[in-house]
Amino acid sequence: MRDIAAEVGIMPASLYHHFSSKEDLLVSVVSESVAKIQRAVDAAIEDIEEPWVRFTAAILAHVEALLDREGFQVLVMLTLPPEISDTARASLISHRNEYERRFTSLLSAFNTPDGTDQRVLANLILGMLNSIPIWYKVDGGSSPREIGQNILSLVKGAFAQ
Amino acid sequence: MRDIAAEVGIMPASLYHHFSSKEDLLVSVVSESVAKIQRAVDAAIEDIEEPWVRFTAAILAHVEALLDREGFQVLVMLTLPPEISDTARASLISHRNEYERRFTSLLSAFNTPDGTDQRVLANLILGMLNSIPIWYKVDGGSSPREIGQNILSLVKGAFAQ
DNA sequence: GTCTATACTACGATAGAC
DNA sequence: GTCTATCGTAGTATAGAC
Repeated sequence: MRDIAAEVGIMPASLYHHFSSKEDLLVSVVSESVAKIQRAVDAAIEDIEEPWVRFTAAILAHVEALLDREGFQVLVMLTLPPEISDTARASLISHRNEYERRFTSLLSAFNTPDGTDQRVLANLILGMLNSIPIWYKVDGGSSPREIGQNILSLVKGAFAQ
Repeated sequence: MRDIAAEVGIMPASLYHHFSSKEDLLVSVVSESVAKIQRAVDAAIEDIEEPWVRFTAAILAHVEALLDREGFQVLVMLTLPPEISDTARASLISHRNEYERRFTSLLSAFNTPDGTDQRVLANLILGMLNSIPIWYKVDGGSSPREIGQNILSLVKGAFAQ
């Protein structure tokens, strides 16, 4: 809380005018992050009918929103602090599940190979996407668009039409 | 430290007979976790020559070691605590990089599609693998072997021979 | 190798003035 | 909406007996 206050430029106590507790702030951050990505994906796919084009547009929008500066905070989508309360944990997991559900629905238009499970595939792909900030280099590495191309070349095999 | 001591069944102070600090303990946990996966992968591929078979064996061994009970600690491979010291951070990152380097070398036998980068592909695949514990359900969900099948069906597209 | 006891610090949160 | 001041607690770590 002290670090966040310093970043914002106010005293730690002033944070409690905006958030009732540390956990409340965390839940807000995650909610905002997920909502930001969700909005970007929705905007990217709204006019697209063809399933594969729609799916690839969603992936690219997700990656770009994730890496679009100040978007790195979505890393908290990945791991939940173990000491968190049950109510906060339930709230955070529900946000993750809601996004996962929508993402999975993008896959339902495809015939996936025998032995595959669309929910497992969706979780695998989302895990891959959301891990990018861990190794992404802002300067000198691959651009979000180049990373997106690598992702699509990986993913296309499971959804050959 | 109190939680860990309670889990082990000793007093918090007794931990300092085995580790010089909290960070020292963290570095040990990560080192052990990475080494455990590395050993499992090495054992799985040592007698295999054919690149694709070798690569798939490495992926399956990685997933099984990751999910093999008490292996969940490797989750710390993913995100580093922001408050960690520079020396501890450097140590943890070097373990991650060493494993990434070896994993990337398994890809060097393949012709990857135009526009792809083998290091990016390796990072994407590792991010996907190491995210599995986040959504993996011990009871009722897919087994490690089933998850492995889904992974291979995703990955095979980028390395068609 | 584990214990008791404790020092010291960092943290989350509150009260009340402005 | 932000401040100053501070409370209470939990955290990491140390000292020294057994």
